[in-house]
Amino acid sequence: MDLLTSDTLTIAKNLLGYRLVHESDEGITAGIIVETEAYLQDDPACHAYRKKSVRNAPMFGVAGTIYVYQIYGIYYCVNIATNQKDVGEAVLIRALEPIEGIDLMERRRKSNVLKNLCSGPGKLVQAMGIHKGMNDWHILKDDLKILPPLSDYSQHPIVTTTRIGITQGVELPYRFYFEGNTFISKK
DNA sequence: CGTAAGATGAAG
DNA sequence: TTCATCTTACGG
Repeated sequence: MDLLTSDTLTIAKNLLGYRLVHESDEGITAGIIVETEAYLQDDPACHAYRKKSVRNAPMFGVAGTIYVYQIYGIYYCVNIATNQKDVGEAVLIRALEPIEGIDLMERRRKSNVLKNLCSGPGKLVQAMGIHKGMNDWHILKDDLKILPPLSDYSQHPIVTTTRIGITQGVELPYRFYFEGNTFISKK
């Protein structure tokens, strides 16, 4: 997969259309990535902006390393580390369009509203059964995988905007999503 | 409809 | 004290 060999912003855009698949004991869940955000080394909103720490260490791993962190004490978010080893950059997965294991997602989320299952970083983590034990896994080697698109999205228009839920680096246009998609995290 | 606030833990 | 969120409660 040459997805991971480009720069972080390009990867964030290219990830749209790829599938996120989790093969768990409860069953398989999968969704199409429809919304991402990029976090760069020289970006004040990036967890790795200042220095490497125990928490953000996976961001400094080889491209494809999974970084799971807890936010607001309750929720978790998933990132894919990008760039070379020792460069702290990553792409946050913000929304999925569910395609497989929807009944399992509904049980995990305690909701049967399709558009409410994966329309946000904390929601998709719940629906997919992602947990902090996956921290430092790799999307090519472990049970949480990124697989190539099932169809050609290369002509699909992508909207670029500023990121959500941050207080620093607010003006940076590092959020990407498929134009017109109804599964993204904001209406 | 809309907006506002509370939950809750780890890092700095 | 801040924080890359989500849900519920409440007013119109």
